[in-house]
Order: sequence, then structure tokens, then C-alpha cells
Amino acid sequence: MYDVGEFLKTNGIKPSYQRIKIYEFLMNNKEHPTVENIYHALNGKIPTLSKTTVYNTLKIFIDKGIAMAITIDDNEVRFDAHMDLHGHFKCEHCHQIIDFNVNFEGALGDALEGFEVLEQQMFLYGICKTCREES
Amino acid sequence: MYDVGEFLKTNGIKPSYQRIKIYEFLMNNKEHPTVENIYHALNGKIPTLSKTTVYNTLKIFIDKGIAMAITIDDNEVRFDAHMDLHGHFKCEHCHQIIDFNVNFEGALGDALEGFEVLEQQMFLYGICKTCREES
DNA sequence: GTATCTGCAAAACATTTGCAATTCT
DNA sequence: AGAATTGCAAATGTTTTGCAGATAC
Repeated sequence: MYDVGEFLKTNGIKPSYQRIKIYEFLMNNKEHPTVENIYHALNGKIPTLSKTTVYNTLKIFIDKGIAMAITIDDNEVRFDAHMDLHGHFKCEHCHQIIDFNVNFEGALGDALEGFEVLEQQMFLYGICKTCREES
Repeated sequence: MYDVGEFLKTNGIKPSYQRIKIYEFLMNNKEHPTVENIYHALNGKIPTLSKTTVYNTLKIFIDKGIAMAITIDDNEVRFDAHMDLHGHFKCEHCHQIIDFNVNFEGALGDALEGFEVLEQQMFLYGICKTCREES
């Protein structure tokens, strides 16, 4: 695996131990973890870790463009270091969040002519294939 | 204007004074108000109104399918009684939320084959036409 | 040695819950 | 009267802030 510390430096982020571990966690856990998820997962390895640091670090990652916030739930924010343009599907049955490909140009036509679009999110909700086949 | 009380009844909602006023407010203010917005706007006419009632009422509207929650901001939920399928653009400069037409089929192709899609949201962020022309 | 980063504790918000008072039929 | 609705006050849960101690260059 490549050097996360170097990657953070390249993006203008000082690579502290906590920041490296949090970024590695996001890389290895693409299930769109919450702050709570990240905190609990790393608290074993870094007993002194605080949620404040997790919040601070995620804010830095987002500001520097190496992670994004996913507000597909209305009560907690999830995070994703997978920066390719893609949509998120939330299964109301198994509560998983599944990535899918989106053609944003095909969706828009000439709506938003003259607008400058900086970020694009598509959230779908329903029942995923696996849950449908089980029932 | 048509009879809001009748409309609520048709959708299985008992038309109390508060519910009628809240629904009328959503109809007349399509700028995707927050609970705070609704509460403050109506508190003048209904001095005894509580935020609890606003929350309860909006939950009923959503359950009955006559309004939807818009989680385009990650710190507060907005509400929309405009139930046609459409996307939301948030201008980072003037902070307005603007509706636009979306072709969801065109965006998906054969991604999500076998999934049951019950709700669709598209959120774009950037600078709106008006703000761009001003600068 | 000076900047930055971390993390505790407290504060700030949005939202939910319990329950008693009110309203409606 | 009886059932539903309202609204206050308290609780909950997430995120932010202030600040003192630790760490890094």
C-alpha cells in the first residue's frame, strides 16, 4: 500500500499519527462510517483518541478535498474518502449504503445553464437487490 | 385558493388549525424552510404555537406523503411541499436553494438493476447564475 | 522555542420524549 | 365523556468551542 503520510502532505495536511490512522480507516472501510464508527474503531489502537480530533480531522480532509460528507441520513453525517463521482443508495431494510454510478450530465440536460456546479450528490432510498431476493 | 382543510382530510390528516397554517405556509413559501423558519413565521399569528407541534406536524405530512424532508444542509433539515420529482441546488454564496428538473432515469442507466427505488434526491452545490453574473 | 495539534470538559443546537392541559366531536 | 391534539419542560444525541497540556519541527 502507498504512503498515507506522503499523500496527506501532498494535499497540504500535516501527517500526524491520528490523521494517518483516520485516513487509513476511511480507505479500508468504504461503508461510509459515521464519526461514532471511526472513533470506536480506532479507540482500541489509540486509547487517548478523542471525538474532537475525529471531527477536526474530518473537517480538514473535507476542506482539502480528500474526503466528503454524506448526509443521506438526517440524524448523522457519514464520510467517504472515495472521491470519484458516484451516487449513494440507502437500503431501508438492511440499512446499508451502496455506491452506484451516476451520469450527472444525462440527468441535467440544460437545467442549471449558467450555474457553476462544484459538488454533486445523489441519494436514493429503497430496498436493495439482496434484501428483495431474500423476501 | 383551494381548501387546505379538505386537502388534508383527503390525505388522512385531521385538519387542525395548526396543521392548516403550517401546510399553507409550506405552500406559500417554497424556499424550503427549516423548522425554525416555520415556527418563527407562524408564531406571530399563533402565539401559543410550539416547535413540538411543528415537528409533529411535519412528521405527519411526510408519513402521509404530502411533504418531504430535504437534507441538503448537514446541520438542519428543510421541508418542501412541492412533491414533483426535482433536484435541489444550494448556492454557497447567497445560500438560496433552487429547484431544477432532473431526469433520474437518464442518470442511472442500468445501475441499480434489481433494486427497488422508493425515494430519489439530487443535491448540487455551487454558485447560482445570479451570483455569478454579479461578480 | 514557537507553532500546531490533541483531547477533555462544557456549551450549543436540533430533535425527541413524557406528560398534563386543552380542544374537538 | 372520550379520543386526539397541543405544548411545556426535560432528556437525548450530535457537533462545536474554549482552553490547557502535549507534540512536533
